[in-house]
Amino acid sequence: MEKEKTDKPDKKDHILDVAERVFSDLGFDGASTRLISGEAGVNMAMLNYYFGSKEGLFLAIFERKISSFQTLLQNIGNDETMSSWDKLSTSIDKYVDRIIVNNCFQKLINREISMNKRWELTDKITEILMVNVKEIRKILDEGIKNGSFFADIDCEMVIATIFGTKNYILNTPQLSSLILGYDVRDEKLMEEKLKPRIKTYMKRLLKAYLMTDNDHIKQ
Amino acid sequence: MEKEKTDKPDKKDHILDVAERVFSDLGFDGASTRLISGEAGVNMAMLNYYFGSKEGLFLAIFERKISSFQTLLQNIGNDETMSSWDKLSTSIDKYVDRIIVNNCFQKLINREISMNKRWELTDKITEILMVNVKEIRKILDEGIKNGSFFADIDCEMVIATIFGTKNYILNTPQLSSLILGYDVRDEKLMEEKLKPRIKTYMKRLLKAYLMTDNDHIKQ
DNA sequence: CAAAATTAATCAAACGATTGATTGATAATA
DNA sequence: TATTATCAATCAATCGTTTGATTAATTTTG
Repeated sequence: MEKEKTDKPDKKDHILDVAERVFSDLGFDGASTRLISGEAGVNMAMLNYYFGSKEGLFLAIFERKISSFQTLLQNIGNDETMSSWDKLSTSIDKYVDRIIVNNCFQKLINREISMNKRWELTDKITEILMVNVKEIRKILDEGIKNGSFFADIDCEMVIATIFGTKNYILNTPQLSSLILGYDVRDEKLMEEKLKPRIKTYMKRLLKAYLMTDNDHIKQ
Repeated sequence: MEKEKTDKPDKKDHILDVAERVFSDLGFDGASTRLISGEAGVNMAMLNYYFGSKEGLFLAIFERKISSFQTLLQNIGNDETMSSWDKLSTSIDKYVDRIIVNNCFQKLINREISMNKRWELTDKITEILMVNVKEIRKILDEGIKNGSFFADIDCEMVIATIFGTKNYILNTPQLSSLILGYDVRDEKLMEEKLKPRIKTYMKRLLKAYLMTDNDHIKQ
């Protein structure tokens, strides 16, 4: 009634957009179907009509994102023209660009995977995230094999650092805003200051660990 | 009736122990007072009798932990006999030892601080966590000033890495168990394998970033 | 010290409110 | 007309909380 153009094809998408934000703000149990439908401007019964149940709506949010996640880092690892370091560097760039866009969905993922219930969903999330993990792992393993990276590095912990550092900043915005000195929730600041900062830092950090001879310690 | 010794003084503590675990497993909204009281083996009304409300119980869990957190890293930064690196290294050791013990409480903190509600509690959590953040920051700043660490390091991001890497492993046990190759929820494995591994890795990672001359890059 | 009075602790039962879900009627669309 | 979409109203279930009664523990009193 309010919209004048086609609002049919993206009505379900609109509900999913709203639900994604509300769920990420309040959690699955904290977000009521009444609130979601209210914020989305649709009748409450529409949620069950479209998605069957509250859990169905929740799952639909994840289903919608799966495909885009699976192709995030693809083909970088298979590029024969790039050095191992360039592959890792490019992966970090793409990853940082990506996850900041999907900010509230990432919060959703991390909160859900830390829960001891809804195991089915946890398994699915784990499966999705493992795709990117394996891609990074492949690059690190290759770098070790061809001598680009040290042989005695802790690959798995490096992965934890890459994903963990980013998650820490995005999942605790109130704390990290205090630490970093500016509001990491501000979209403009995030784009202009936070993203390049994370990229620069992560590359220097990893380069120092993976490629710098530790015999040359400063003091 | 069952216990033969004094079970009076730790009855509230017992409820807090159970509530801490249930909340960390199911979240604040997902954990019902009926379930908590049931698991604790007390009447439901006891929760309100002791803690006033469900939120009061929730807050009591945090209140109980505050003091132990505030003293975690104290006095390390003020030790004149230690080098900046030794201070940082010791802090990491103590921090890793600590947070793994308080595993499920950490999950509780990270889930709650990522929510966009219960601002009062979020503020309190932020305040608690900032104590440790500032302590680490002090060590890093001092290290820069006395030339132990490079002057152009990104202190705030280093903090995000220290806390983020650890949180990533502990908050996503299902995923990180898959990555690391063993069950990080297993107490014995955590003590014998995970803790020393995190310590060793974090120290080498940070040493490389903070203290290694980047002009000597391997290739 | 013992009886009485007072306070604290515990419980089953029920409260009103809210939850997710469903209904049957109505409107829109094809 | 047949199908789909939308709605207000309502469902049973569960939520956190409160109540009033009962027991246990403690304190006061004679």
